[in-house]
Parts: sequence; structure tokens; C-alpha cells
Amino acid sequence: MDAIRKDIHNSDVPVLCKACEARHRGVCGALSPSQLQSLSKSASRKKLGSGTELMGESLTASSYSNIIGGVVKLVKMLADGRQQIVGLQFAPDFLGRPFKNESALTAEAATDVSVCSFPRPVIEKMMSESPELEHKLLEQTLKELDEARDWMVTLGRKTAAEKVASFLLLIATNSDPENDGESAEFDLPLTRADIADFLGLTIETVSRQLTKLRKEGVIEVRNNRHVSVPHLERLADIAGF
Amino acid sequence: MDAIRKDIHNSDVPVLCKACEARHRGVCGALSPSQLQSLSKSASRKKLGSGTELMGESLTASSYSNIIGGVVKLVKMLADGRQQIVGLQFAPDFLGRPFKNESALTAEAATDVSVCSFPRPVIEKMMSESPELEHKLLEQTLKELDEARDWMVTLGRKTAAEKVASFLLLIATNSDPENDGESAEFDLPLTRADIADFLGLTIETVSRQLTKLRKEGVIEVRNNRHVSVPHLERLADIAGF
DNA sequence: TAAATGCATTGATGTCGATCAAAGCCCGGA
DNA sequence: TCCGGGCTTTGATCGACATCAATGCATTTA
Repeated sequence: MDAIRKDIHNSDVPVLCKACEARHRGVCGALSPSQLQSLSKSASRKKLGSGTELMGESLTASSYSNIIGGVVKLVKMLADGRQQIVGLQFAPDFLGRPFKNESALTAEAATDVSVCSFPRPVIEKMMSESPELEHKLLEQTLKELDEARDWMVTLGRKTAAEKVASFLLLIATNSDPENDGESAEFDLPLTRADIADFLGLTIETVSRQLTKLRKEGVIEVRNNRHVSVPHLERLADIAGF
Repeated sequence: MDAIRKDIHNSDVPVLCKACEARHRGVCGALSPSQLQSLSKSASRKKLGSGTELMGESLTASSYSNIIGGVVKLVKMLADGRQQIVGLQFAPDFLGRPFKNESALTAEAATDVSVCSFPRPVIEKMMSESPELEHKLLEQTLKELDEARDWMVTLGRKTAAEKVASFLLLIATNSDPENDGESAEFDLPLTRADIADFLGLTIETVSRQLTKLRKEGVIEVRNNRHVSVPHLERLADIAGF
């Protein structure tokens, strides 16, 4: 069992998932070659334009997906239309709520997204057979729980300025995970409206805080989307950790 | 394997955990008799007064616990002292963050609490041996994630009135899980200060909203702690789902 | 019983972010 | 190049909640 795992993870030859045509990342890393093969048969790779709904009412309520690229937003709505983004998922995150059908949650493509999807029953069968897979899933779920709780502090106790700084920092970290340097540069994956829904603010407040950061020289913005941060340290100070 | 599980769950004879001296609930339900026995040896049952710190810097950073009774609050602090309660745990919830030492989180007894604790290594060894246990843990983690995300909507998008109503509804549900009736009656497990930290409000606002609900006849309050709700429906309307 | 202590309530005032209202900018299509 | 629509910015005003400051009410201690 451990031999198989080592084989997948440490092989010098890149091991590709036939379904994804991608290097193993995310949940697939936990599967044995034979499981992978049977998974490949039922998997389908899709490209989804920004704004497409991935989960909720639509097609993928009954399937699981690996995110290959792009950013997915998890949205919750109140009856009167107010909405809150409760999480952002980046590659190679796993998408789908095991052991439950109604997810009380909508997943939408925030940017263009490509995913690799499997029918629910296939993954669930594999999960019951493979502790490896379930373990991987537990680790991701714990990670998401930590992130959700961190964000609760942001939502409940931070000022607008701190919220926007926290958001930029989050995107900087996820856009360029290996860069641990001084500075960062990235495209915002969300519109102002989405940022507002993620931070529990209005569009106008988000905009004002961004211009404030611009005027203070903490960030530079090009085309409303491209952001560069000369000193991440400064941003972190403002974010208030 | 399934036979063992059935034996534990469906036996007419009440099966007691020797450590907890309680019926199996929470995570123990996933263990085989032999595992339970070995767990019992290293387990210790404790009663903790309100305010005691259970996790974080203190003793139980390196242990896991089942909550037997009482309410535990999970607290996160910012550098300047602002704090946010990111979760409440009731019996028979499991307490502890697997696969990670620094939890970036403090667990405190909100009321008097009794727990049954085990050393970290013991549980982790069992987890690697028993998929049942890991499965149970995954399910609890998923439940906590759902709860955290629900609360994010409350924190980010609800008004003070809606927040307080949501909180009362949450406590009503957890204090008396079997009661699905029209009305409810319970003691608040949190002080006004804790409620404020849970809702991202100030003490004063919480107090004002409670008196507003009292004057509107939605709730009755005795001794600042005991609450009765004649019509849960009304509270749910105000909570804004 | 009185005093002290720790919560909770209530009131007066201030402020941060929401709301309402106009421009401005960017990009695609004719 | 001009027009149109969608996003974004900016400005003026408003209101919900925070802050500051007493006061009230239990429970504990002497």
C-alpha cells in the first residue's frame, strides 16, 4: 500500500491522470493505479466560462470535481438576495460535499475554470474502499475549516481597510504560492462585486479602500485588475494580524 | 468489520465507554471493543469550570477530547485584543485538530464542561489503523465546515437584529435537539460579552437587541440567562433565512 | 445587612460604512 | 471612430452600530 503511494508521489517520470491529462495533484494523488484507471473511464474534463454555475441546482450537484485551473467561488444566498462568498477554491482543490446531497451552497466559476469531474457514485465507492482517499479528503476539509475560521475573524472583527488588505494578501498568497518574497504581482480573480460579497462590504467601500491603498503607495493597479504589491509586509501590517 | 459496528451501535445493552462512563457517542462510536479497551487505559475524565482554557497554549494542546457535557467556545484573537468566537462545540462533539500542532485557536469552557481526554499519539495511532474512526472524524469536520460557512453569512451579511435572532435559534436547536416543536426554552450558555464576540457586535448592541425582542414579545428572559421562545417561527423570520 | 464585584441595561453622541446619485473608464461591435 | 453597456470610481448624505458614560441588578463576601 505504501509502496504504491510512493510510486505515485516520488516517481521521476511524471504520472498523468488520463482523465485530467494533468500531473497528479489534489485528490487523485491518493489513488492506486488501478483505481485511477477505472476513474479515468467515467471522468470528464470541462472548461467553464466565468460565471458558470458548477454546483447547486445545476449539473454537478451529483458529481465531484478536481479543479485543474482557475478560481471557483462558493456562494451562499439569503432569501432577499443578499449574498456572501464563503470560500474560494484554487487548483488543485477538490470540489463537492461528500455524504450529503443538498449542499445549501452554490459553486460558480469566478474566472474561466477547468475541472475534471466524476460521477458521485464512482468516487463514493472508491472512498469506501480506499482509506488513502478518505484521508486526503479529511486533510482538505480540515484545511478548508481552518480557512473558514480565519475568514470569520475577518468578517466579524476587521475594519473595511483591514478586510481589503486581508483579501489582497490572500490572493497574493494563492496566486503565487512559491513566492515567499518581499513583493507580489497578480491579477484579481474577482470583480469588485465579488470582492464585496466575500468581505461583507459594498462595492463602493471596496473601491474606496483600494484607491486609498493606491494613494498610500501600498499597491499599484493597472486596468482595474492587475495588482502589484511592492512590500507585502506593509499590506500584512494593514491587514491586522 | 461491519459486524463490529453494528454490535456497538445497535446493541440493546447500553455499551459504556469505560473512560467516560458514558454511553458511546461522538467519536468513540467508531471504535472496536478492543480499541476502546486500550483507549480507556490512557483516557482521563475531567470537569472544567467555566472559563478554563482547554486548548491552545495550555495542557490539552497535545491531546484530544470528547465533550461529555457543557459548551466549549473556539476563540481567535487579533494582536490588539479584538476577538471572534469561530465556533461552539456541544456534546458529543470531538475536540482537537488532527495532523497539526499549532491550532491558532483557543478552546475555552463557556459553561462548566466535562470532557474525556486522550493523549495525541494514542488517537493518532488508532486513526491510522481504523478507517472507521477517520470516517467519523471526516463527518464531524464536514459538519463543522458547514456550520462555519453558515455563520459566515451571519457575520458578513446580517443586521444586528438578525444576528441575535440567529444566535438564539442556534442555541435553541442545540439545547434541545429532539424538540422540533413550536416553542423552546433554554439557558444561554454564553455571557453578553461572549455573544457579542460570536456575532461580531458589541455587548451594548446585543443587549439592546435582546430587549427589543423582549418588548416585541418574541422572547421572555428570566435572570438574564433563561430564555423562552413561545414561537420559534417568529424568531426564524427575524433571523432572515 | 451592607459593601463589593461583575454583568447587564440604558442613554447620549460619534463614526464608519451603506445608500443614493453621477460621472468616468474600458472594451466590444457597428 | 463612435456608440453602448458593464464595471469602477467618486461625491454627498444617511443610518446602524460603536463608543463613552452612567445606572441598575444580581450574587458573593464580610
